[in-house]
Parts: sequence; structure tokens; C-alpha cells
Amino acid sequence: MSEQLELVPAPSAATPRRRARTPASDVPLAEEDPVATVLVDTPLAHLDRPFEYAVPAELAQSARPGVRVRVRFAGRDHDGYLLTRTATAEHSGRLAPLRTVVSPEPVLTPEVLAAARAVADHYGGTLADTVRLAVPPRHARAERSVPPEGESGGGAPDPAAVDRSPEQVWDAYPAGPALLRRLRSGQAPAASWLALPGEAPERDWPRAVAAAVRETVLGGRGALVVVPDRRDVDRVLGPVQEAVGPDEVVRLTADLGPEARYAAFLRVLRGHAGVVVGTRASAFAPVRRLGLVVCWDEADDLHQEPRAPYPHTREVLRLRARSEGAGLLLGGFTRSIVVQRWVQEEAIAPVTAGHARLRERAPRVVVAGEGHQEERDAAARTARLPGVAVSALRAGLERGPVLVQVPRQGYVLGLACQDCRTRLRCGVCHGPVGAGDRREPASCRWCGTELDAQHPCEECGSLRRRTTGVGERRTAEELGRAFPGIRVVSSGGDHVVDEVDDSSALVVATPGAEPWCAAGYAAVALLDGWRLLERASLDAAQEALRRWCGASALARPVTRAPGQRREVGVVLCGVPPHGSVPAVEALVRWDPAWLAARELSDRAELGLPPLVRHVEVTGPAGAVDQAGRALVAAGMHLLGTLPAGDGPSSGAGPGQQVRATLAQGRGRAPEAVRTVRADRSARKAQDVVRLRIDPDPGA
DNA sequence: TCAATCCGTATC
DNA sequence: ATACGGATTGAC
Repeated sequence: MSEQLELVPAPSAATPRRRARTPASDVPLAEEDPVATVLVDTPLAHLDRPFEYAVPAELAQSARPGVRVRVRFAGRDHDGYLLTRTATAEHSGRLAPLRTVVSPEPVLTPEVLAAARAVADHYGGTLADTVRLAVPPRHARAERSVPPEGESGGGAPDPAAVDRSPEQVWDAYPAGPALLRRLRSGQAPAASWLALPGEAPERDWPRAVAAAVRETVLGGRGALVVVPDRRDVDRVLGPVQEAVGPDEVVRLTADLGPEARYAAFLRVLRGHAGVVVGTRASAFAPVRRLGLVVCWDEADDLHQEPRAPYPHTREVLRLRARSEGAGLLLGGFTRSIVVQRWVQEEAIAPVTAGHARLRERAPRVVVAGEGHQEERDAAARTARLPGVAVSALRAGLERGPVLVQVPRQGYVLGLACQDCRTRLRCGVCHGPVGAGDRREPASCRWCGTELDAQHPCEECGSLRRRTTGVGERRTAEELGRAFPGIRVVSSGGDHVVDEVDDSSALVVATPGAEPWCAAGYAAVALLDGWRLLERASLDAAQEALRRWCGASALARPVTRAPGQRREVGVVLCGVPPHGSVPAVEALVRWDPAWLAARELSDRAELGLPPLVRHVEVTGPAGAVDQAGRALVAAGMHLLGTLPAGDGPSSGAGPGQQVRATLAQGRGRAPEAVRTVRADRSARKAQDVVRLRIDPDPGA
């Protein structure tokens, strides 16, 4: 027994012996530039600066700027990026050697590094966090499968091979031709483009994007197109490939999976493809000689990155365009308040259609309950599907598919009495009772008290209930009955339908899940408008208009013989008369810039974001309070603190989730946020606190 | 007076 | 997470 213990010493016997640290002098170092500055991948905000390492001779060739390396840092191995090679060190102590060069691929290009720096600075975040968003995870097999630089394919496209579309898509916009000229000639125009609705497929927005990309590529530069989701990528990809040749374009989305995603990244990095079409993660793609960045539907909150430092696509692209001398095209059917501000400051130029052209293209919008014949019909205003909508849909169905937009997803389901239809109220505080979805128990939206199953209706005493605010599936069933014999297509949530053909069908969809229809919908009904308008968000009006316009723009292009009355294209249901609701008025007049300008001036008067940079702090009350104080000390001022998150609240203790909003005062927001982040990380604060600068109000 | 231990801070 | 330096403590 004892003999065995001696032969095989217990592990503990070995531990007291200090592991010999290899001094840098032991290893022969690179003769030229033996010092490397390394961006160490650590989440610690107070260590957000490059560190210097010695370059062993055997890594002298492979340790080039931009490569991934492994280094010993704080007693542990960390990943990092080699930033520079220098002859002498700034650091006075002894330098640890680089452990390995993970891959000789210089994945962090100087341009992307500069962009990441600018983004990190703008958002008061760390460079390491930002680079993590910019460079996809390595995949060794993909590295072998993509041909090396300069080999096969690639190169500039042959201008003669590129099809010149007979259609001049941008002629509809007075500033359009100049925009294309400047992209072609290597300049850096910046534009807010309000896309025309009701265009035929050969000149709709994907074609316009493709045309702008083509001019850029023909001018010898690359382009980057960022859209909100996968479906939009699919819609843009074809026209762009047609415009510049299929080999010149890559699709860069997270849903490709790690290998395909890294392979696509490498095709861009190694210069095989000069054009990228992707979702927000592709905003940092290392496109060479970047000449154009496009952000489509820039007001969609999918462009807001949910990971620190929470950059917004339009801001990443603006910073990239500025540092790389590229053109900037921010497009959509509507315009965000942020972009409206840039337009008014003349930082970017508006690219919009003339009035005549717009009048010709915009769908005819009717607000249910405002028609003469319905003036006295109270039911028309309150009915879910008023008579005007039914007749517009019925007429449309004779010519093709019709679209019904139902704003359900993500909104609270209400409960009402089955017998008298009175809205159910909380027994404790009289707040509205509802549930996020059918599986969730119903609770009060104000105080969180769960609904007592025995709580009788306040009006009639009944215990029977029905849900209000019906989901798009049930709406589909109901409408199916109202239009017997018609095919019903339902799209939303986990069953999104990408496209429908031009045959008659009743298409019921939630906002953002509307199937694309190449021929255009023969009619569009927007239901339950109040549901969008009543969202408890600063930008409810803007967001409502964005969703209405998004669906309305899918309506069939207006074709009308001279003198003939325009058909009803869009029926908006469930809103108060439009004179009093700006978002409704903006839809009817198809004037998104007007609403954006109005919202912007409202906020200017109140000193609200985005005119003043602001910081949102979310987390446990105690930690948020502490961070808030630090921000106030750094010159910000507190606008307010609200309970955060849905569902039953857990009382008012320090652990309660809250959200504080602060506005920039004398101090600069990024520095203030950086300081708080560094401070928290140095103190090893354990609470999860999220600090966001200028977050999208919808996200 | 010196070693063992604790604590705060930097991490190359 | 460690590792290190300086301060503190405690035994002689």
C-alpha cells in the first residue's frame, strides 16, 4: 500500500512545486519586429487595450497583422488577434511569448479593425466585443475548401457580360441618376431613399438595390447590402446576382451554419466575391475597396444587434462608409427618426420620388368607418372586418390574391366576457387582464396578479370568457368562412410562407411575415390598427406606419386608364378617424417623411432621444441605481426609471428588473458608458446589467 | 526581525 | 482565473 503510494505519488504531492514559467529569453525570438501587439479576447471591459507579446522565431513568418493567435493572459490561454508587429515594446516588463498562430488567415483586416474601433467608440463598448461581432468563428474545414486568393474565378466582372437593364429603375427619383453616377465614379454619396410602393417587379426595391450595386461594381468597387431578415436576403440576392454575375456575390447570414458562413466570409476576405448580401452580422464583412453600403428597411428593429455593445446596422454602415470612403444608401418605405435627423442636418441627402410619380404609384388607402355610406354605422368602425374591407377583398379576389395583415404576434391577448363582451379587468387594481400567448396564464398587465378563474364579469356576473385580439390563424379560419370556396393561406410565427403565386387566395399574415407576391396583391386589408398604435413604445406611430406601408407596398401596381376611378388598394381597419391620428394620415397621404419630421420635432421640443444621445440601463434595481449614479456623475441626467419586462413583477426589491433611461448632458455618453463598464468589470460585479447607447426604441 | 498570511490590483 | 506586491499579523 505505502509502497504503491510512493511509486505513484498522489497528484497533490506535485502541485506545491511551482510550475516553471518559461522566460521569454528561453525562446529564440524573431529577428525582425520581435514584438506583437495583440487584441486579447476577454470580456473584461477594463482590459480593453492591446497587450504586447514576444514573437518566437518559429512564428516570425505566420504572425502577421490580422491573424488569430493564442496567448497566455492572466494565467490562462486566450484567443486574440495580432494587430501590429513592432521593433520595440512599450511595456517595461518582460513580454510573454505568443503561444501559437491559430491560422495564417488574416481575418481581421485593417479596414474592419478601424470600423470596429469606430463602432466600439460610438457605443462606449469594448473593441473585443465588437470584433467578436465582426469576425465569424473559425472553421478549419472551410479554410481548406475555399480556394486561396487570386485562384479561380474572382477578379473584376467583365462590364460587357453584365446585363444592362433597359429599365432605368432610379429614374423615378429626381436624385437617382446622380446617385448612380457618383457610385460609378468612385465617390461617396450618402442618401436616405424612400422607396416607391406599387412598383412592378422589374423595377421594385430589390431591382433598385441591384442597380446601385451594379454601378458600384462597374466603377471597380465592392458593395455590401444589409437587410432585416433571411427572406429579404432571398429577395435581393437574385436581382443582385443578375446585375453583377452570380460568382461575384455571396449570401452571408447566420442561418447558413458555421461552416458555410465561414466559407462565405473567406470568399469575401480572399477577394473571390466583391458583393455581400446579408443580415445584420454581415455589416462588418471585409469587402475589398468598399464602394457602397446599403441598409434596407433601416427602421426595422431587426437591425438592432442584441449583443454588446448593441450597435445598429445603420450606424455601423454609416461609420464604415465614412472611414472607407464608400457610398451610403439607407432605404425603406418609411424613414426612421434618426435618419430624418440626418436628413435635416444635411448629413445625408433625401432620395425620394416626385409628387406626381408618388400620386401615380401609391395605393389608394381607405380608412374603414370614414366612408360616406358608413358615417352613421357605428358598427363599421368597431367591427373587426368592416363592410368596406369585405367588399374590397371580395372585389380583389376576382383578380388575384388578397392580403390581410393581422397585428397579433408578440402582443398581449386580451380577455373578455363571453356573454356581454365586456373587457375583463383585474380584481385587485382594475388593470387590463391578458396573456402573452394561449399557454401562459392570464394575469393583470398592471399589477401582475394572476386572474382568478372564479372572478365574475363586472357587468353581467358571467364566468365564461373569450379571448380578444385573435391570432392570425383564427382570423384565417374566420375569414375562410366569410369567403367560402376561397383558398386561405396563413403566414406568421413558426409557419412563415415565403411567397404566393398570382392565383386567388386569401392570405392572412402577421406584420413582417407577409408572403411576397410577384404579381402584387389585388387588395390589402390592415386589421386592428389600434393594436399597433396603442403599443407602449415611444415610436408606436412610426412603427405602425412602417408595418402598414410594408404590407401596402405589396399591393398590385396601380394601373388605371385615364379618367377611370382608382380601385381601392388598401383598407385600414380599427383606427380612429384619421384627422386625429398622424400615423393614419401619413399612410393615407403616403408621406412617411412628414410623420418622421413631425415625430422628430416633437422630441426636439421635449429634449428626447434621438436628438440627445441617451443611455438605457437594464438590470436588477440595485445595480441599475448604482450604474445610474455613476452616469449622472459623468454628466448624464436621469430621465426616469421603469419596471422592465413583462409578466408578474417580483415586488419592489433591489432584485427587481428595472430600466433606467438617461440623456446626455455635459458629459459624453460613450465615455460615461465605457467608464461604468470598466468599473463594473474591475470590481467583478456579478449582476447582469445591460448598458445600451441610443437603442432602437422598438427593440 | 522575519516569515506567514491577507488583500488589492494587474493581467504584456 | 492567477500571480504578484505591499501591508498586516504574529511568534520569537
